[in-house]
Amino acid sequence: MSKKAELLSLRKEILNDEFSFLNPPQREAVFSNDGPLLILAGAGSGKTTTVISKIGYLIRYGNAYNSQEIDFTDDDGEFLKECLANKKMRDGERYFRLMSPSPVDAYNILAITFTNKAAGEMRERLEKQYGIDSGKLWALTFHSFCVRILRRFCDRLGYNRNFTIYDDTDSHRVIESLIKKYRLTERYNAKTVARIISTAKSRNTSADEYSGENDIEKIYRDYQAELKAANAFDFDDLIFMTVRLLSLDEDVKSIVNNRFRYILVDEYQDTNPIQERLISLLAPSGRICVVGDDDQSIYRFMGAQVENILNFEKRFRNAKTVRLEQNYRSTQTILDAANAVIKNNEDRKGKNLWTDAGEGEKISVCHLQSQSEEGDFICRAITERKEKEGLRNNDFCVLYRTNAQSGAIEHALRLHGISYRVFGGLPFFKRKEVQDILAYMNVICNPNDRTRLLRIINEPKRGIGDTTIEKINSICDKTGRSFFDITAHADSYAELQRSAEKLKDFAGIINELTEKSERMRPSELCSEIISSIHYEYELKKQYETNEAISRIENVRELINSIAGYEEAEENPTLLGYLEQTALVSATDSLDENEPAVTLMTMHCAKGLEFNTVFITGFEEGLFPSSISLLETGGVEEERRLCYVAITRAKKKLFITNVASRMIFGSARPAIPSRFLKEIPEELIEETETRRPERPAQRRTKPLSERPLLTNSVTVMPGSKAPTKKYRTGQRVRHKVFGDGVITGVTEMSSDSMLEVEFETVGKKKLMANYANLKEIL
DNA sequence: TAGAGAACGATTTTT
DNA sequence: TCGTTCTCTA
Repeated sequence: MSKKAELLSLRKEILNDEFSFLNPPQREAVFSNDGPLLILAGAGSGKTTTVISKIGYLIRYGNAYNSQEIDFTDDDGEFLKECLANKKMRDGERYFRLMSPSPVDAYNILAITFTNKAAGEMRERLEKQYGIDSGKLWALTFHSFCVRILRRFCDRLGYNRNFTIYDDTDSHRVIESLIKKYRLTERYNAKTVARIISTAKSRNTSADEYSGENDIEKIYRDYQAELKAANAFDFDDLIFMTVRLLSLDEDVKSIVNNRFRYILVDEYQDTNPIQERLISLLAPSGRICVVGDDDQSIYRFMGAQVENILNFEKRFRNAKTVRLEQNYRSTQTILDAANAVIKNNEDRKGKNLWTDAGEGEKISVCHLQSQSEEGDFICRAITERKEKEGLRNNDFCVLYRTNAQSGAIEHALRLHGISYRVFGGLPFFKRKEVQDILAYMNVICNPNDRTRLLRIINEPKRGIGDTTIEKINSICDKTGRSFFDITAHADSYAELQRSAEKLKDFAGIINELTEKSERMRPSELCSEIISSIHYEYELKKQYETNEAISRIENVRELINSIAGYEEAEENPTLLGYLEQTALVSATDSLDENEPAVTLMTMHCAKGLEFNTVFITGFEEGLFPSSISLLETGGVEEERRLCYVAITRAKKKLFITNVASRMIFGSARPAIPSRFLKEIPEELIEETETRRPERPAQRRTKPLSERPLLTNSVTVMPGSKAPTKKYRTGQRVRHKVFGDGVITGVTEMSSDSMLEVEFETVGKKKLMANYANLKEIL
């Protein structure tokens, strides 16, 4: 063996040792960087660890494992041998000269995920384990990556860089008004049209290129024109426009390609065609690594194409595939069940999960009579396992197919006094009162944002109705002036005589706030908005006490949320905050340590794990859903969902179904899900059997048991569950308002309202649960 | 223009 | 059943 070959092989040995905490396929995935790489990562197979290690390897060692390049002198062999024997030697200039001929700069790596949570975790782990600066290495979601590109280059598409982002509620509003404008309400609803437009964009089809029904073509074009005029992008546009930019503007493309030399994409099975297109444009070099699991593709209804992962090797030439099949999460029993179920699908790459963790407990399947029994059973099982296994509430998760199922389970948990939190439902940032205030903030940033302007022009009620708005719209069309401009000068238009005063008042409020926004922190501006429109007073007027309290809490929580943003961000701006809120989701806020049982849909649970998992409503028509039975490939998609649900469990899985389920108010008989038969009998123990048939009872919940507001128990970002006891005279510290003394405590339904006299900002009212006050001396 | 009552329609939702 | 949107009337 030549000297060089010897050194290269020593180098490999050292690298294998450096990454010996990984299993062989994981290491192969880390070391393979010569061309496109597909990592097929089964549930719980250490996917994130592998990706993090890969990035760490690239930055520390470049592609050294497969590189022939080595700069050595005579006695380097001895040195490497010492390094192999002694970990402490692996540092310093000489070591890296031999071990890392061409390291990759963090600046040249781009890691893309779907959720903020995943991106955040990645940034955190890179920072912690490899000291990688998250300002240098972009680990972002598809959408936030595109926002960054667009903020820099969107002027080339004719947009202004302070654009706002429309969520689907905003899109709906625009589409709805267009449907009304063309008098098509009989034929279309906004939801369907929004879906069609979204699908078109996800297929890289612009409004001009789109061909379909005339009316839809018209609406799509107008919708796009409206967004452009409002200087806004919808979610699909963020990606669609970035793709346009990269494919049409060579200059931008080369800037972007020059920066990002290595691309990593997580959850590749969930990409849609336009995202795949984006990835191709980003990785012309072929230095791309995608990670995913075709068996966990559960977002087809959102446009995801499993084909992207199935055809990866065709799409990217010379691609290599590595399978991660060793599972570090679950027992063999749980994995056997998951494998057995997913085996019934045809369109898949094929994988078989295994573990050396041992067989574990059997899967408990329980047939129950009604939903209330189902809930009751879950509570008893939780209590029993808490006692026997020493588990805590946060070790448990209850999964269901539809959000509507949560009610009965919540009811049971309340009766048993088990604390819980529900994910999904209406997320915090989608709530009406929160959206209203955010709309004010959006308008202040971007007065062209007509959709938000329309939302707040009569919110709270100012006596500005549809007729007035119609009139302003037609003046817009005639004069070409902006909606806000006309509102502000309403008295110059004869047709607006009657409402001119009200319109000018409104414009005055906005102008004043806009002016203030220049010298106020976003959180201050937010409370300024709330007080200048007397919003809390309006809420009290509009809703009954409990609901008004809850909505006021939400509005105040919004201020807290902004304050939190200001604290976390080096350079907080209003626009930055709005961008963040536009791109957050419910599960982003999951705090694993909070002592509560988790309730969520199976979709929401992807990527999470719990000691004990309950899969409820295992019934035909519900799971698989009756609608899925009609769609081609629908059952396969549901089966993948089942696979995802089963593999969330680490130690113990419960599956429940009922004989009679309330659907839309009436009790309907249910039969066990077909997926149950796909789980081998020897993995199952049936712990409870159905009682003899008896007529379904009508239950009307007493008022006191009903939740005050739907989702009132949903844990919101930043909030902390346990209510601390506060008393007057106590000194406290608030992260924005500073130090103060409690001057009043008013107990409310589930929280208490505190009056605090702050040293610097004076008297404030805060909700105890959300204010996050620290006790001080 | 606002509010009350009728009619409708209803999986899943990373951003 | 329940929550949102539509339509009518004061």
